[in-house]
Amino acid sequence: MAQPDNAPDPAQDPYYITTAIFYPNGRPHIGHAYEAIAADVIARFQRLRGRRVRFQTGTDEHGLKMARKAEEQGRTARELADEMSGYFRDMCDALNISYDRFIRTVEDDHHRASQAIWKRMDAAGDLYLDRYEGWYSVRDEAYYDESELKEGEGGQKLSPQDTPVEWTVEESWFFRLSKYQEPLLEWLKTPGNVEPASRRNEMIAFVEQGLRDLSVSRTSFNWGVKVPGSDNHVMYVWVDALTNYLTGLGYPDETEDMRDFWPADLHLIGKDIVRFHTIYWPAFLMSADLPLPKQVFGHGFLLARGGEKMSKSLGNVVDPLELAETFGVDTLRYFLMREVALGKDGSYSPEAIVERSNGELGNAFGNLAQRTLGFIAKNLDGNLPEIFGHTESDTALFAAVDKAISEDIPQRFEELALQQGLEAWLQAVFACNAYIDAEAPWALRKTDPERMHSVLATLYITIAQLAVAIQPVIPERAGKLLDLMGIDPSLRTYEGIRSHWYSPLAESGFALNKPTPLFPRLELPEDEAA
RNA sequence: CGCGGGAUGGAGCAGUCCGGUAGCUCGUCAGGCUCAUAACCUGAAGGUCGUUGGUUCAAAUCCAACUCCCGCAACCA
Repeated sequence: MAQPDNAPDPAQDPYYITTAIFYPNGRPHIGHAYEAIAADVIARFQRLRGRRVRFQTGTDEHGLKMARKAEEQGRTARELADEMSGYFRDMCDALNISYDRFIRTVEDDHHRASQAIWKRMDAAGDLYLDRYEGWYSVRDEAYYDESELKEGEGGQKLSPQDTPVEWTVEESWFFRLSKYQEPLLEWLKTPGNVEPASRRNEMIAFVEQGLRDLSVSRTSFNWGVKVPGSDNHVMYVWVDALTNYLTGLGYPDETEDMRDFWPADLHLIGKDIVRFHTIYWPAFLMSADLPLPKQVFGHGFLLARGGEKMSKSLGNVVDPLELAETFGVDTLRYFLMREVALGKDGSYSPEAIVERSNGELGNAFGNLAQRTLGFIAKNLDGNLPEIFGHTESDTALFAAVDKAISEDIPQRFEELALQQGLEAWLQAVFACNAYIDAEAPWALRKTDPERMHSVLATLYITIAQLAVAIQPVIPERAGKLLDLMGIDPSLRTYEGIRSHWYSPLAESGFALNKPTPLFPRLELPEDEAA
């Protein structure tokens, strides 16, 4: 596998992508699904480009909230964690998330990695024991300054998030975050490290206000990773949670994965945890003398149509698995990537999903495949059409589709403008529909059979190319179509499908079976009450 | 002075970082086609890009001020 010579093999170029690990104190919701799907699309895209991809997701199971919840339910934290984590893994599997590892922070190797990075930070002189007292919010798992507090009903002190706070005194380990202020600023200010720019600017402003040292251990509960040498302390959840990105590569051992995949190419996370990933995490890594991730991207949130946040009381919380069941996994994936710009908030509704699915997947792409392949199956007995030379309109279509799959789509996907990449794809689909209308093979059948053959062959090739290009987003249906069309798996990459595969396939005696609609028309579910 | 998001043709959204013919989907209207999933194609109407002022040869895009809308309860990306 490894190339012994110095020339880097682009096909081996490693790419490491992670989602945040999910905090499983509730069931997965559409937001979790959104992040997992977006990361999966990127991972699959990079694989199609020929890169060696490592993709990690998982659950972050420690912390006081989990401990308390388990207590309320009268069982152990581990029991609760096992159950809840399972829901997230089930979600990933159901949504076709192609993770290489689903990590759980309760796993032994993760504890080992967390303790190892702790020791490195300690060895760097960045940890010290002190006493922490202040107003602590259990719900936020954060201390607040007196000046930040608000007065609630009955004189109850509330955090800025209106959660109750308690005066808490505990012995705590501190991390010298303040020491890294300048290097952090330099890193933050380099475009590309933190995206989108709006998030980057927020973080720069935050650091410029001045950083205080960070309390990184707790003694008030024990559901977490033990601090080395201080058995009554467990690590602050974020210390252990962030370390998961290293655990999955075998840290602290000097593994091949560590060498090949660290630093990560992309941490894809929600906009609410950008601070942890672009200030704390880089500081920890600097302290441990490890390279910083190449990019942290904070995606937006999904809101119910109308801009409302999802909430149980509003009755608009949706189980992603229910959505997938109702509309189909690929349809849901396509909708989320197409409807919402990755760096911004977006909204969804059953109506919008149905509209996108019927209009773009069904009418535009699915129907294009159906009318073309159906025509071949019916009129040529499934034998692939011959090419009797190409006209200018053929060349123009080839050029348009080729530009889409070799330039527009890959470039947009590369810069995480997934929505715009899909728009480019859709435009290429439209071009094919315009072409088939202009060429009218159904008329040529009587007047010019040879030309009809050429037209159908042109469409066959471009449809296969479009199917390959859309694989990252709708892997199951695209794969099904490519199977039907007899496209060898080795050709299903952005480069492979541009090669000269058609004539060999046509001459191989391959016969096309009668197609069935790829994306059957959806009706809006009548019963919306859940 | 709490934090943040948004305001672009009828609806939903790109574009704003790196100023230079305002783009996409849906809808509407008028044609075409009839191979196909009541699908497809062509053309048209429809926007002074929230307001005001500034910078500039040039602003949706940069700067300043302002108006309005939304999220910050549980769950939480």
